[in-house]
Amino acid sequence: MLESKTHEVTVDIVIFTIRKKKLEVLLIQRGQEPYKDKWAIPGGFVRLSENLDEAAKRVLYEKTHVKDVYLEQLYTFGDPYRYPNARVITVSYFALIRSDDLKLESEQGLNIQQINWHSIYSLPELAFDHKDILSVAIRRLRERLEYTPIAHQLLPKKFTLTQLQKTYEVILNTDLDKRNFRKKMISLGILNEYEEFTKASSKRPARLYDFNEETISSQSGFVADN
Amino acid sequence: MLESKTHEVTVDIVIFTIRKKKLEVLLIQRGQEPYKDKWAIPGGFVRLSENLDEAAKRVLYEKTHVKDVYLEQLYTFGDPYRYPNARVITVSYFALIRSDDLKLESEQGLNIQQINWHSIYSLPELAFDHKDILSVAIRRLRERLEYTPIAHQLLPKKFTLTQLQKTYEVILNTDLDKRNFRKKMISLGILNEYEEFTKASSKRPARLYDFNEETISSQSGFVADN
DNA sequence: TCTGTTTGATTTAAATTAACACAAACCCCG
DNA sequence: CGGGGTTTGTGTTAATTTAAATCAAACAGA
Repeated sequence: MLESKTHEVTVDIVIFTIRKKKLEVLLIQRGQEPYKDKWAIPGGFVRLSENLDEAAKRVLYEKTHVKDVYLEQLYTFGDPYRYPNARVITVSYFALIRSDDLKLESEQGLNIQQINWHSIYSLPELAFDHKDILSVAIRRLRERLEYTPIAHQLLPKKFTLTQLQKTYEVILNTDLDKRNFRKKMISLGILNEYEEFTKASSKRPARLYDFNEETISSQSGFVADN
Repeated sequence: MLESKTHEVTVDIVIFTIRKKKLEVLLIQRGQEPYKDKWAIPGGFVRLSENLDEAAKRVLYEKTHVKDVYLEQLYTFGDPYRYPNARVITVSYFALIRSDDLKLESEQGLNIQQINWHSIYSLPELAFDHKDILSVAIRRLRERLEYTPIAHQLLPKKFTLTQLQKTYEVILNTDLDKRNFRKKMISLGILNEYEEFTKASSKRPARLYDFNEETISSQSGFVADN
C-alpha cells in the first residue's frame, strides 16, 4: 500500500500578509510530481536535530529570507494517503509577515516554478491536503485576532488607528464601526499614543500608535528571529 | 547525537474524567526505561496504515477498552531531546470519558506497572514532556467547555442541572451562581427537558435533561466509536 | 478662502452579565 | 402524620458591555 517503511515529517507554513487591502497567502507552484504545476503551501522536511518550531522557522527563512516573523503551530495532518507513495506527516504552522518585507525573487530551482501571493478568496487548485490546512489557518488567524494583539505583526512599527482597523476588517472580512473600534482599542490599554502624526497627504493628519511591549511579548506563538 | 536515523511518531492521549468531584487524568506507571517507574500519559506508535485520529482511537481503546469517546487533537511535540536516544514526535490528543465506563484492570504487562486516575491538582512526577502536554490539555478542555457542549461526554445520558453545573465547576475550578448558570444553559437552547425526575433520595427530586442531538453532532473533535 | 477628504470624539439604547434570597418538594424519623 | 433536613427551582435589579449613529476639526491643494 505504502512504499515507505517509516514516517517522514514535514512542516508546512501558511504565510499570511495583507496586500492590496486583501488577506493573501504565499503559495509556491510545484515544479515536479506529485501535483506538478499545482500550488502548494511552503514546506520542508524536519531535520532530526531541530525541533518543530525551529524547522518551521528555518523553512520560512529559506523560502522568504524574512526574519522576525510570528509563527504558531496549527494542527498536524497525517492521513496515510495525503502524500502519494509515502507516509508524510505534516505539522502545519501559520506565519504573519509584512508584505513589503518580502521581495519575491521567484527562486527558479528545479522544484519550484513560481512563488506568489494569492488572495484567500481566489485561490488556485492546491496540492495535497493544503486546502484543509489553509482553512484551519484562516480560522485560527481570525480567532487570534480577536483575542491577541497579533495584528501588529502585519503593520509598521507605528501606525494609525485607521490602518489598524483596516487590518482587522480585511482579516475578518467585515466592516467595523470606526467609533466603536477606536474606543475598544484604546480601552484595552495595549496601545501607546504618540505626538507624531502622519503627513504628506491632503487630508487631516492621523495620530500614530504602537503596541506596548508587554502586550506584544505576552502573545502566544513565538517570533522567529533567527 | 541522536541514535535513530528517522522520526518515529506517536500519539499521546490525555484522558480526563470526573471522579470524586475532581478532574482526574489517567496515567500509566512505566515498567521500563526510560523514565522507569515514572507516570506517563497513555500513548503508542502511529502505524503506517492509519491516520492520526485512528491511531489515537486505537491506542485509547487498547488502554481503556472504552468506545464512544470524544477525542480532539491538541498539539504536536517534537523536541529532539524529549525522548532519550530517539527522535520521537508525538501528536497529543485529549479524551473525555465517564469514569464508571472504565474498570481499571491494571494490565500488568512488561511495560506497565499500574494504570490509575490522578487528580490534576496532585500529580506525581511525569515522564518525558508529559507535564507540558497535560497543561496544554487542561487549557484546551476549559476553553472547549466554555464554547461547546462538551460536558455531555462526562455525564450520563440524562442528568440534572445540578450535575451539569458541578461538572463545569470541577473543570473550571470555580464556583458558579446557580440561578445564572441555569438561566444561561436553558437560554442556549441546547438542552431537552424531560418530565422525569430523580428519585430515591430524601431530597426534592430534580428534573432530568439531555443535550439535543444537533448540538452534540456539531461539536468539534470527533467521537471514537470504533 | 474654498473644496475635498480623512480624522477624531460622545451619547443613547440594547444586550449581557453579575449579584442576590426564599419557597417548594421530597424523605426520614420520631 | 407532622416537623426537620436537605436539595431543587425560580425572578428582579444593578452594573457592565456592546451596538448604533453624526458632525466638527485639520490639513493640502486648487
